[in-house]
Amino acid sequence: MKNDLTKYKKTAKSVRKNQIRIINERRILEAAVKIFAGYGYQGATMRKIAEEAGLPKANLHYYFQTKEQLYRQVLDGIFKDWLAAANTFDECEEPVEALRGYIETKMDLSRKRPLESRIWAEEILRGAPLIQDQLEQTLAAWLDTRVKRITEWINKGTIQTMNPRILMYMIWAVTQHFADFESQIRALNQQQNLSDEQFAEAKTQVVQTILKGIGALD
Amino acid sequence: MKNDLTKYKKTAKSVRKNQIRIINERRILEAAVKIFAGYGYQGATMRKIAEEAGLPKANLHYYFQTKEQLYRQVLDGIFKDWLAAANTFDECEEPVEALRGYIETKMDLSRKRPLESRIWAEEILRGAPLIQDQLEQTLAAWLDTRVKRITEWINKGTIQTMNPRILMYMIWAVTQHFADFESQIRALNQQQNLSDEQFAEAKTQVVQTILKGIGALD
DNA sequence: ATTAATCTTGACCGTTCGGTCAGGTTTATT
DNA sequence: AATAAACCTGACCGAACGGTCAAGATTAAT
Repeated sequence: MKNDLTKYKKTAKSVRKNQIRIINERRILEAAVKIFAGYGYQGATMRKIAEEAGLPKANLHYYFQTKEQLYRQVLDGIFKDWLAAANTFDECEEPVEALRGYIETKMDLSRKRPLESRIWAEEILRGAPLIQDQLEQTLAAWLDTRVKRITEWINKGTIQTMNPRILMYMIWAVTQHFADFESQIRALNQQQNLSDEQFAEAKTQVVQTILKGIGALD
Repeated sequence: MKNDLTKYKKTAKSVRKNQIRIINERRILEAAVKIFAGYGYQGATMRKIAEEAGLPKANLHYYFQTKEQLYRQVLDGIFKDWLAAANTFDECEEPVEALRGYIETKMDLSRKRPLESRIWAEEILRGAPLIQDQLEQTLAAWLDTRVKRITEWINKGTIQTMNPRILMYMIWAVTQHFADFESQIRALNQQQNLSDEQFAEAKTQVVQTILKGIGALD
């Protein structure tokens, strides 16, 4: 009897996860992204997240047992988006389109969701205490396949000889910079965030510089 | 009499600031750099810094009244080093030497003192709550003069037409990346930090890509 | 040798942190 | 209508935080 009840419960739950749970988990996760991005992991408090979400603090612990578990779920979401940005890279044959597409997609992601970019950056800055495994396995494998593609281009002579990994590091560095160092860029731009036009200009120039820099253009 | 004593005291102090004070302040600042870099501003505690410095916590508050004041002094030191790296930029006439020198100096700084780079990055990430003024004034002025030099090169036709600010952002992004994202790079490099050879290769490739990318080479 | 300034430190303080829990309310199942 | 599961939350807890302070130890000036 106890077993039957348990099984029934589980099935019901997995078929249509209670609407309340879905809504509240999302509310909490969205609030958590804002607070973690604004204050860092240590600086963020469950109280602030609860306030941002408009829920009592004890309710957060009902859906996410600990602060660390909540943070892990936030990181998981970011990691998935991050990898998904590589689609254009994989779909295109030639380096110019593939790299242009990837750089533009990553920059757009930085522009559209800077909070996530900053949470990621802070995690890496602190030595990636919670996502080392994902970096060493998933991301390392991801990078390997892209390195192979770039190596093919080099062997074909489409781009000049270089270390593909360093190229990828450069792309990551530049595309993330516009999200992570937004406040520095703002301070150097008459205290204004980059306008859409300025950002589009930056995107074009980054693409041009890198593509030309590796001998894929001109 | 009271005035005389005070004046005497001050003079003695400024002439040869007590050796004990100098030594202890440096010990504390060095420990603070390690702890702030490893845990972030909020994650760092006066207890940890005191332990790292090998001094009782109360002693830290004798030399630096508050945690924030200690942190400010750490930031000040970083800011000065940061600006000093521009010397080669200013000393060279031609873009190839000037930019190569600047990029190499900044990358060497990232390699030699990654902790400072990370503290800076975290401060910017959090919205630069304590150094906005310095960014808006000192750094903005610093950037303006370099922008003018780059503009001259563009007008002479030595490098191609572009937005000089975006070029500087790219250089900052790439050079800082090797310090700030060290743990990510390590995870992607068989769990090993870049060797001296690998780092030298990265330096060369970064310089080549950027210089070629802006039309200063070939 | 005396005195004043500087330095040192264990013990302590109020506050805030992440997390718990009992007991009530709402929702879903029969 | 009854019952069980899921959800909600004010009040509370021990631990750790930044910071204080009084009293003693050390150093420097006369």
